Amino acid sequence: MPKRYWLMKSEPDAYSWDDLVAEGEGTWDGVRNHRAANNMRAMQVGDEAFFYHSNIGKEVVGVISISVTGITDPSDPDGKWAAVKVRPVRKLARPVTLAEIKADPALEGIELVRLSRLSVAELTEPEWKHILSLSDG
DNA sequence: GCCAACGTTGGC
DNA sequence: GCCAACGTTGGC
Repeated sequence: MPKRYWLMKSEPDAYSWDDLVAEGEGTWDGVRNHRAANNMRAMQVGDEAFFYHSNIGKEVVGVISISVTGITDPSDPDGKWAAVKVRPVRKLARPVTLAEIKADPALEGIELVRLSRLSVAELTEPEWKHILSLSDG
């Protein structure tokens, strides 16, 4: 299974990049959308994801890697929803804003924009590399 | 099984 | 603060 690429949203008020770095490893729980949950179920250990700050910032701030897959959401009393654990890899040299992503023809059709309410989205490899290039120059 | 009402998310 | 998109709920 080749590596896949994801984008995971969090409101920094609730859980920010700095919170994850402080923890070292974080459980990505509280997802209550089937499409987002299915994306988490499809994740493999070692897949990489962008950490995106929604609402405040509206920008991709860092790269994380999936460290544990296939766990049930500890915040779900019924134990039906999926969760994963993630670790920070590196902060981006420069955050990439939603406005930049929307304005870039190379990122037309990206799930982040097309399905704006999806909290766990998949990126194609070209989309992933393009966003990295926007940050790193 | 349809659809209106309502709640939530997230951008503006 | 508003609104669009989308999911869920409940009446019929």
